[in-house]
Amino acid sequence: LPSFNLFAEIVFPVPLKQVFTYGVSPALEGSIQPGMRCSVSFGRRQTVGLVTGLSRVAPNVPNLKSINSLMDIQPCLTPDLLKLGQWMADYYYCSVGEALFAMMPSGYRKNPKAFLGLKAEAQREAVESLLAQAGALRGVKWDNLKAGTVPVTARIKPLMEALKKSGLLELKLGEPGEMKSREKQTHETKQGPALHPQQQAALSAIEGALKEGGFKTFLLQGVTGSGKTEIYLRAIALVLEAGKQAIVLIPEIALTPQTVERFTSRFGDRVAVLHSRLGAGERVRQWESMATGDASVVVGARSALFAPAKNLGLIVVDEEHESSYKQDESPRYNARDAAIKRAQLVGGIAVLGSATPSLESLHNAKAGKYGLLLMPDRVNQKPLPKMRLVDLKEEWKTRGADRPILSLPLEEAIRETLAKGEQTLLFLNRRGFSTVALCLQCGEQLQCPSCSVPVTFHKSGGTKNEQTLLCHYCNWQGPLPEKCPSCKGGPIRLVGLGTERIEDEIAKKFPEARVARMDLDTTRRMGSHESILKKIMKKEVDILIGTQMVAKGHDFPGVTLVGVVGADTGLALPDFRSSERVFQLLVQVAGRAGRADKEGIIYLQTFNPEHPSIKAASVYDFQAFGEQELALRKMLFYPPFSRLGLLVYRSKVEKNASQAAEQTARFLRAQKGSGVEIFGPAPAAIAKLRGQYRFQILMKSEKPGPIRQVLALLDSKIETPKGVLRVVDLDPQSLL
DNA sequence: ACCAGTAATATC
DNA sequence: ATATTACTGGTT
Repeated sequence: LPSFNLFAEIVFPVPLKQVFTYGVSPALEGSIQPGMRCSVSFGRRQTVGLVTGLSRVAPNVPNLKSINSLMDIQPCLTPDLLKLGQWMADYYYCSVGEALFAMMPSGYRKNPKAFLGLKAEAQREAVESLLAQAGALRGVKWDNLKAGTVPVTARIKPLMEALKKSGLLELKLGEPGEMKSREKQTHETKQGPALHPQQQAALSAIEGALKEGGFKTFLLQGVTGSGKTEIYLRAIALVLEAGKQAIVLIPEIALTPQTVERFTSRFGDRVAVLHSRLGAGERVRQWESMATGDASVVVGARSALFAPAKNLGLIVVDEEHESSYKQDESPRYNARDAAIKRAQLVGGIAVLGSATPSLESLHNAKAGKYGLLLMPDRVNQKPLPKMRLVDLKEEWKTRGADRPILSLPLEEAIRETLAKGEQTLLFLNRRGFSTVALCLQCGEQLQCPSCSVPVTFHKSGGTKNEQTLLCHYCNWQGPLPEKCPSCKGGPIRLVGLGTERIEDEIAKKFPEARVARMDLDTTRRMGSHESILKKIMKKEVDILIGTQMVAKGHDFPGVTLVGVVGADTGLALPDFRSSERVFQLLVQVAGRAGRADKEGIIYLQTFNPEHPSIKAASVYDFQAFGEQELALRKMLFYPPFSRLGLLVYRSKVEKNASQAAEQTARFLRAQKGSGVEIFGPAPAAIAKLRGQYRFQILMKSEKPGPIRQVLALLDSKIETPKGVLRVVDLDPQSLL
């Protein structure tokens, strides 16, 4: 029986809240460090674990295993990331392993990191001794190796290249493309434009905090066109001058070449870029470039927050209100909030930017937790484009049975815009042709067979790009029946608008116009996104119809008219954030009009012209919206005045899910004095999803701590029944 | 007797 | 989460 004098605490990407202890063989004692990956046998599998700690004290476990090999020469996660992982596990109620592995590029989970293929077994000894000298084989066990391969545990690119050239071996597999060096862009670092006074003031505040040193968060609230990005660029420049690194987070949807170009043109090849369309190898390369110092700035979506910057000074979170910063699978972290935590851990600056900040951030700024930087004016000194409300109730009244999709004022505006040779953007946040298929005889709505949602009719789209019924939640597809399947006779009527329907309407009304549609269905194919954008830029499109994805992050210089076909869309959702979302989206989409020198105008078609959120949005009155919404949230004890935790119980058997939720709610309610209010259980807004029934419990508390405590108590007393899956979501982004 | 499909079980 | 084993229930 082997005995060890050093033991490693190791975590895995599994939802188990235990830390596992392995023996460290004498050969590894000198090199092992927290933050290194290792290859170990775990349960019945051989897998990758992460060392989180070391101890001289022998654990009291019956059959201790030992580490097979180390996969890193240097820790792949920095000390602050290790701490951030602990915080995430604690805060979001997940395992440390889930949190830490979520930080790494997916290629890092695979075991082993790379193989070198020997050309001849006889050369093994020579190659091994070379690699051993380089420290690349430290602690590698040879038992379960395929003949002719050598597992390489570390980043030793130059050596591997040299070996390959020598003809001794060839690179066989591992992380694809890793051997390519990071592409170097040629660049001229451009000087930024001169700052106007509001920008100057904002930058000075950030500069002051940088000089002072230490942790600080700013909320940069600036209207569309106020030059927020220039502030980011200047702040980054200051950080780089100080020899530090910066992280810039952008919502995935805005991570277009246009946006990235602003950073690369200023900082050239010091910029690493991380986005969802990168391959595994390229992602690893970009990620590692922050660790080696090849890059000093990383621009990316949510997970770019975890770039292994060794000398981090600044984190920018652009469009901080965006819900896409919240990960919708475990670990369910919000990258904006985790960014603030990371800035705190490294004693750096966090800058949250938005034209329409979240109420959480607004509240924190008002409370003095964040420095508030306001930029209410546009750089070009022009007023924001006017928004005009069109009351669809009136429109429908006067035009009778017509029930027009486009109101007369909007139609007229489109005609004028076409005549002037300018571009129109029509926005509706629903894809497909119709939103509901209804039986005219029995009134039945056609539903998805495995979800409790109506199916959308698509004229094109689907897998074969043919007409189909589609479930937007599980992607189920089926034919449109001639007769109602429920009453076996009634004719089916397609009700409700989607972007395809608008496309039809425009073709009828403006047959001469060149039309493009941009939504999930037209951009699914690689590169089609870019090709549509290019057409718009080249003025080969007169009218662009789109969903959310046209509302965010794009700069369409030729667009002077924006028509919001249904400004109320989303307002009726049973979610406490629905009016916040609508407000933000309307202001956002309005920002697409008249960005260049020509003036723009926005038409908002609505059935609720008196709705406070729509009214406030129509005059860009964030102040009014914020105050009215904060008052409401305070009254209802919703965030930012409370913290929420959502428990979802899912099961294929409805009773199992509902009973598990009932039992939990009973237990939670019985914990008097816990400081947590319990609501529910209730069926989720989408009661059945992908064949699973869902029941929810909502927890409210003044501070986040009590929710975690009561959950821990729950877990120590009650086990989730078999066949039921429980999801815990802290600071949920949506209660649906 | 046998196989696929599903539930149960443990993970240093 | 995941790999493996145990257990169904229905067929050859």
